[in-house]
Amino acid sequence: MKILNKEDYIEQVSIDCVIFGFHDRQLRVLLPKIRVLKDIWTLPGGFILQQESLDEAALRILAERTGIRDIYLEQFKVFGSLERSSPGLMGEVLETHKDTFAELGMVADDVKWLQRRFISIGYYALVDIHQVVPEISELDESCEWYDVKELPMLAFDHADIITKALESLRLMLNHKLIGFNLLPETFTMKEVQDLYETILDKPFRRNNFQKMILDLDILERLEKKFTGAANKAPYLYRFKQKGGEGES
Amino acid sequence: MKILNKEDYIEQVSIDCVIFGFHDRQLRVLLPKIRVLKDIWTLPGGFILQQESLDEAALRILAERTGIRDIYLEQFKVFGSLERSSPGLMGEVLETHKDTFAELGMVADDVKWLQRRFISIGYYALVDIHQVVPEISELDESCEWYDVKELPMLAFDHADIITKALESLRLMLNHKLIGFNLLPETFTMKEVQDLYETILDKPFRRNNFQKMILDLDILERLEKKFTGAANKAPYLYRFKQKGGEGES
DNA sequence: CATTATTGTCTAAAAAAAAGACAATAAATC
DNA sequence: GATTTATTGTCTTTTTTTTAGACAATAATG
Repeated sequence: MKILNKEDYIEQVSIDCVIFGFHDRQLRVLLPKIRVLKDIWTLPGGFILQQESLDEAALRILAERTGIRDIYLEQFKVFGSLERSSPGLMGEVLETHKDTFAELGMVADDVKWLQRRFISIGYYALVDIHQVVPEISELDESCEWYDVKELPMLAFDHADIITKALESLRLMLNHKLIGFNLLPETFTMKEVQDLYETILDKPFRRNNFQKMILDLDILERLEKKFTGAANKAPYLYRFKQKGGEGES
Repeated sequence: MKILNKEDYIEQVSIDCVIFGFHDRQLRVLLPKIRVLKDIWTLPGGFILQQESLDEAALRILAERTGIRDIYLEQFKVFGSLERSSPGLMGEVLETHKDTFAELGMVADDVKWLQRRFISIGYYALVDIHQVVPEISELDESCEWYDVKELPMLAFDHADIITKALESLRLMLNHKLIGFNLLPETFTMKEVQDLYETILDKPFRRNNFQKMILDLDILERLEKKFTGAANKAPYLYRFKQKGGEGES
């Protein structure tokens, strides 16, 4: 009963996921930490089954490694330089896990393929950080959110993958309305502005930002939100469901 | 002496290239036609050697299939649905080429891997259609330019790949200055406008378009071009080389 | 040398973006 | 309960950008 059966997967191809969340004016990335790699983190990744599409594989990998389901996913780039693979580091991982593999009835040859060159398809996911409760998989010793500006040491070319994911996210933020995937179901205009300012790393004027967003005609205004703060309560908004009630 | 030695390549991964050219207010795609596939065209594609990066592989494939070298290339998407592979069609190709393979000392098992599921990395290339003289490779019976609006019957999901390449090109045209890769070294402003109008499929005002492009500060004006037409001769322009003479 | 078909460039109008201003209001303070 | 404080909601003004209009310049034609 092997976990990883070489025959079940497409060889030399992996998927790596950059999971973005937003909280407290910080754009964060969810990083599970593999038990073996002391003080080195990796992006949640995995392999593609022969009988699943790339998108399906990415969703499955996310669920397996973090417990996250039903989220926004975007394929953004393939990484395939020769230098990106690191047989030495991977060899270390395999060596440390030797006993585990042995228990599963796997011999050295069954995992040797992991040391080959790999091409990796990069996906990024956008999630509501508050709704997500990361599950720590058996492989990992932790699974936590890190500010993109203060990332820990990452293995292979994973730091580069995150950088590219962020570039892609920034570019897309102006084209598609993907930003709202990072917010809870209801939110204030200030929260939207904080999100945009954090991702694009530039300030907006409150009055003009509100006009810009509302002119998109994608939000519906709900009741006010009483925060307990000593000031006027802001309205809550919700992303409009297409085909909803609509105006008469 | 086998042409395709399974061991030399990454399995189940291919690269497909959409080569764009521009002429006569038409955006065109260069399509080699494989000898076997009667009345069905395919994108120039190939496989990735174990010892080359993805970009290197794409450049090599382009050179092998079309003779084109030193051009602008952009990776735009990976295609990996289960339906995209078509063992039947590929089987037909292999069956027809059976004798050729036999001559090369290859037995059925040596090409069987081509019938497996493939993931394909999409690249698009931008070339000056006038500078390029397509070479017809041994595999192909023709290699010609087709208007993207009047494409012939394409195998597998190649029509879809071209559509996605075009979408990506349109999106990037506003961000990067990639459009000029489709023009000759010197060109008139009208040619630039024709290019933009064709790709984006929308008209521009002559006066405003000129201002928009010149304000980018990327073109240098050369001498006038005397076309022989009964009107004012337009200026020629050239894409500024960075680190050139510059203004004092 | 007037005619024709474009090109180069200027100015005016319209639209959009940015900046400024101020009343409204929910809680805290006195 | 009046006053203060920190924001929010929204309106107006200013500035910038985009779009539209206008016309002289010019290379070949007849």
